Amino acid sequence: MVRWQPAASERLQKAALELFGSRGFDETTVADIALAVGLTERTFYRYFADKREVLFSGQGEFEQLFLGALAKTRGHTYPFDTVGRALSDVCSIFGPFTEERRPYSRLRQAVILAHRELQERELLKMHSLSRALGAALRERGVAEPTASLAAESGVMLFRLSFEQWVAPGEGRSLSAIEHDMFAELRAMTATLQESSQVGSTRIVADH
Amino acid sequence: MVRWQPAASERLQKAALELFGSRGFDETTVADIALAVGLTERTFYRYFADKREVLFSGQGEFEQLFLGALAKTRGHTYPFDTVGRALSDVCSIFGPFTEERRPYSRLRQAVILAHRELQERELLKMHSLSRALGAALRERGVAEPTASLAAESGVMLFRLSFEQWVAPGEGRSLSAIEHDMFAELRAMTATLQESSQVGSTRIVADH
DNA sequence: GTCTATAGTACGATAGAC
DNA sequence: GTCTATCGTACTATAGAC
Repeated sequence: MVRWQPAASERLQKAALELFGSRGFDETTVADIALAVGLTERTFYRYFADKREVLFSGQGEFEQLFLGALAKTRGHTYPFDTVGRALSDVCSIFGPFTEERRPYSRLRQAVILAHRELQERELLKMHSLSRALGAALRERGVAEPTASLAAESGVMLFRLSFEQWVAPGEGRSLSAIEHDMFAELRAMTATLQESSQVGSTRIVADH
Repeated sequence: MVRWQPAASERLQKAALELFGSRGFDETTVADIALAVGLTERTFYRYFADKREVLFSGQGEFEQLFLGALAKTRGHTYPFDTVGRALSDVCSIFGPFTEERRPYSRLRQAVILAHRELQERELLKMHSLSRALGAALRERGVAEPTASLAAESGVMLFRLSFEQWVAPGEGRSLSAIEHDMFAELRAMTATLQESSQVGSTRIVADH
């Protein structure tokens, strides 16, 4: 008789998301999650440093997805364009952001938005991604503060695109949303240097 | 004989910063902070929702500083320029970012950077500032996603400027740093549309 | 002001996989 | 035998309830 089922980590993640979604984060104890998959509290902490981390353990692969996409852009000259290309790659249909995964992403996002502590952890993950991208750009010879600005801009674009992608009623692909968002940022920052082609960039008259 | 000293909240904040700085965040209990100023643990939680919050209670005024600066820009037409003006206002010498306060800001920043939980809280505060700025822009007629992009860009610029301001060896004013950072972001995003005047915007040749 | 649930840590014990 | 996953228990501190 087997003492333990395989993929304990994945089973814990799945159970945690379900329990957080149905019962709420504060109303779900670590023991609840562990017992739901036939393990104990003690074992939960073998896999996850704290209760929140159970929703963010894919972070390593996620960061690698970005860094890998950035590495493929060698040869491009301008940092903002470079980050844009990498971002476009990440959002393409070959990443974890396919149409089939949208319902899962929606549920996860809803759970995170419902709890301050989870939002904090999400923001920290995004921040560490920014730092990693900035470091990668500096290694390629981009000077500060440009490297940080490009990295932060890229992550900002991803974050806002992702939020829109999981918004109720949104049908466009993440790729399409990101493409528009990138163009809008470029148009917005170009104002006062030349007039913008994007209508929404201008503030309408005050009443 | 006085039963309680005035400004309990301020004394708790001061004691907390000192203890976190000398002993470390995890090694300082809420009871330590409270006892250091002659109060009890219970009283600490009357003033601050949780242990971290003691370093972030100025948030309300801080957010009002931004929103007030934004309100003063009525009449400006372009969102990015509007946010830039407000930001420049916030960073001016009349805000809480004067030269005298730089040592305090350095200490506070060092304490926050040393502890993950404090970083998370800091990022959440910045995020809620972004949301508030975005809402203010939308009320002025800026459409999405421009409003969010402008708000997030502004907060990103503030955050990076502030980090540089408290960096060791930095002598420039926050205002000057922010001004350069704003120009650099504009130059960076303008690449491929027109050639940039800012040298650091181009990636140097790969070796 | 007191009491309590839960998060999270420390150290240790047990037992299946190889 | 070793390695590694699991579980037991005791403990502190946060934070909320009464």
